Amino acid sequence: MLVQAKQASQAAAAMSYPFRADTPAGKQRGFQNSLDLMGLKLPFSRNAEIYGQAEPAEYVYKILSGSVRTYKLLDDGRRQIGAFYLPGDVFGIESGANHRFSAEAMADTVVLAVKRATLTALAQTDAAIARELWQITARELDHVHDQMILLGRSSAQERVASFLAEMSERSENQSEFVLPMSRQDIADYLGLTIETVSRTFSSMERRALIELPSSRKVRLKSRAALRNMHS
Amino acid sequence: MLVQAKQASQAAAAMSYPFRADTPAGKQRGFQNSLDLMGLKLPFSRNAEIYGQAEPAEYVYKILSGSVRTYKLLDDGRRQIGAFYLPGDVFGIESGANHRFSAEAMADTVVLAVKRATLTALAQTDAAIARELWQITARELDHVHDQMILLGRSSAQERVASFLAEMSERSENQSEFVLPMSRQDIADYLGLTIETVSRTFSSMERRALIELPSSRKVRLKSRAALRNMHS
DNA sequence: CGTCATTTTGAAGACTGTCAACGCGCGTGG
DNA sequence: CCACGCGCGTTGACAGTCTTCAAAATGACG
Repeated sequence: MLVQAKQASQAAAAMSYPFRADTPAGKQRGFQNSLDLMGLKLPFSRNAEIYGQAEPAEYVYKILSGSVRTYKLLDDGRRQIGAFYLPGDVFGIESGANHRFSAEAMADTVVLAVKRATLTALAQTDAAIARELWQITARELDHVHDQMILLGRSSAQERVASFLAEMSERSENQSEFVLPMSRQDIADYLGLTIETVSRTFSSMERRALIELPSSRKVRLKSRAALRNMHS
Repeated sequence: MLVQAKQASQAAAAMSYPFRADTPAGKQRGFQNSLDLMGLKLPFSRNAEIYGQAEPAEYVYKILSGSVRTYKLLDDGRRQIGAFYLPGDVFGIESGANHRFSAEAMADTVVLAVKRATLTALAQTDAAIARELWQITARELDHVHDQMILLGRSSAQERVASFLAEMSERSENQSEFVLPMSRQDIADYLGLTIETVSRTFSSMERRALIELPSSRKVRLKSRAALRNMHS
């Protein structure tokens, strides 16, 4: 069941992170132009559920401010995060009837929610919309494909380096940015434990690859060196 | 560059494995019906490259007989297999210009190759085709999403159990089937080493979960027990 | 200034990887 | 027809990376 009703009435002091909307995962301006006006603005507070795994996929979402994680849970509590979404990113698109992941706000977040039925109806007559829907799914697929090498064939160092590179590319200031997610989120994204993530950050700081003015703020001292650490 | 020309002239004694076409990844009958006639039959011999990573995606393929693996390589030789494709499955669809994986025949294989341009042109006017293309990509995404938990959060036992369950579901005889891929392929699919895969198979056989009449032939003795081992 | 969540650090252990040798099946050639 | 060679798979011993369990440190907030 959607939790929006509960959230919609909350006054959310949406906290926005300085990430660009035109990131690889966020280049959906055509989509934006044609559909922004149809959406419903919904606020979610930190850690609120936007939708749950296996729920009917009624809406497609676009982040206006804040950030979102999608994830799957195993019975014993193990969690795999599928992706992090930042302002401008679209998420929640499914071609099947139900969501395959759960989605939660990582910070107070405002999303634009568009009825899925509206989109599929439009796609019936407008090939551009149809292509747009396909493109968004294909972009997700590309990203997840990259993530597969990370999860299947990379060391902890490589995973963290790759993660930092990704966040760097998605942020306005490529060499200094604030992470919207916790260490636990990063660990569950990279298939590591929180301790290993923390140790790897510390190790990189000792080797002067990065600086950590605070646990959430990262300064990259050598982006070239970072890049050499993954793939 | 496509290697088809080289392959097309080969007389390929296409070896077909007893897998159903209507597997989760292969339910593309609408697609089949509308497009089968447009395709070009191409034979590839065992281990032949069908296309390479980063090559322009000129064709979309459908397997008539045989089997195919797609994969990415790292500079140092590490390999991650993205998927295995069996008769009836469609692969090679990209929304971008280039392939993101390489594709190789695992056995002598015959595919139906359809010009990508033809499809996208059709999709311009036919919403059903457009939806079909989207669906195929979305199904791939679903599969890869499941693979993420496997690679990020599962033990070797769980990975192999999950793999066997998947192959079982895709085969005609759910409790006895022939694997079209080598141990190395399985390892690179599951993010393990060949030794760990082999040891896990042996361990499962000792515990009477499976029988291995030959290294490629698997007989599941307790599908329920297998299912309990993953997720 | 105290409390609680989060992060970091430490020590020990487990699982998987690495390196190495052996076995098996099969095709080729003597 | 049998021996040999080769690719592939299995098994063993050991090592290493990451996890687990535990405790201390840091930081946000009332």
